[in-house]
Amino acid sequence: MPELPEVQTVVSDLQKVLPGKKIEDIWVGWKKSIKHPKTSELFKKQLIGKKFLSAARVGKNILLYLSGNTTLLIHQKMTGHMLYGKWKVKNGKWNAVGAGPHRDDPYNRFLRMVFSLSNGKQLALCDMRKFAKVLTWPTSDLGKLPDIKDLGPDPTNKEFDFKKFKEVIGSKRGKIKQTLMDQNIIAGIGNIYADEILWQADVHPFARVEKLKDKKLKDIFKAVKPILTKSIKMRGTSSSDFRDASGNKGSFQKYLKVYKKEGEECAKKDGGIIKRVKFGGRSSHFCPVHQK
DNA sequence: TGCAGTGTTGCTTC
DNA sequence: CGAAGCAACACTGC
Repeated sequence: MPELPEVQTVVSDLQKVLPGKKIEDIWVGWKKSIKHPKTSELFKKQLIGKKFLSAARVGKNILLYLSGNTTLLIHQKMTGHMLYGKWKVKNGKWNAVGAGPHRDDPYNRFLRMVFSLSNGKQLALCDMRKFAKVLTWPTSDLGKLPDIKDLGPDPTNKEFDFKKFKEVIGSKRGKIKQTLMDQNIIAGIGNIYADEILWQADVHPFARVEKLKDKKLKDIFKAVKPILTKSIKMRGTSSSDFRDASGNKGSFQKYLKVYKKEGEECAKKDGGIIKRVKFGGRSSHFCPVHQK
C-alpha cells in the first residue's frame, strides 16, 4: 500500500501527536508482526513506560524514536495502517470510540496491535493482510539494521541530484521499472509511482537501464521529485485502502495518469490507449505510443 | 461461484 | 549469479 508519499503523510501526522506521550500498555493480536525482539513479552518490556520523542521516515519505514535509546520501526507493507485515535475494549474486542473516520472504514477494522498512551488515546496497527512488520532496535545502533543500512538514497533529499541519481542507477542492468522500485538503489518508490514517473518521462517500463541515454535518465530524474512532492502535498494516493493516521484518505489518485487507467486515452493526447502488462506478479501501466 | 488482482518484500528455484 | 516465481494473507470485484 504505502509508498514514500503515503508513509510521509503518516509520519507527519504522528509527529504532530506522539511526542511527549508515554506508552502505558500494548495489546498484541498478531504476534507474527513482531520481528524483533523474539517474543511479544520482550517486545512489550522494551516499550512499556517509554516516551515518544519524534517520528521520522526512512524509505518506506516509519521510525518512532523513544526514550531509553529505543526505536520502534514499522513497515506497513501492503495493507498496514498506523492509526491514532480512541478505542475501548468491549466483550474482548477493540471498538472505536467516537465518530472518527476510522470508525466504519472497512479497511481499518483489522487491529493487530494497540499501544495505549498516557493521554488515554491509542496508536493502533491495522493490517488486513498481516504483512506489516514491527520491530524495536537500540536507536544508537540503527545504522546496523539491514532495513536501514541497505537502503539507497531518499529521492526527496536535497542531496539527491542528477549526479547522485546517475551514480546509483548508472551501473545497474535490467528493466528500468524494477530498478526504480529497488529499495536498495533508491528508497521509497513502489508500483504506483514507478508507473507514473515513467509515463511522465516517456520511458517504457521494460526499457533496459544499461541502454538508456543520458537524456532519458535525466527525464526520469526530472519526474521523480515533482511527482513525489505533489503526492505528499495531496497526502498520498488512496486509490484503494490507504488512510492517514486519522483514517482519512489522500487525494493524489485524482492526479494519476496511468496507474489503474487501463483502456483509457493517454493524458498526453497522443492517441495512445493505456495498456496493462503483468510482470513479476504485478501490473505495469503505460502508454504504448509515447513510452518506447 | 470462483478466481484474478492488490500498494511489498524476501525466499526459493532454475 | 541473475532473473523469475511464489509465498506470506485476506479481501474485493468481475
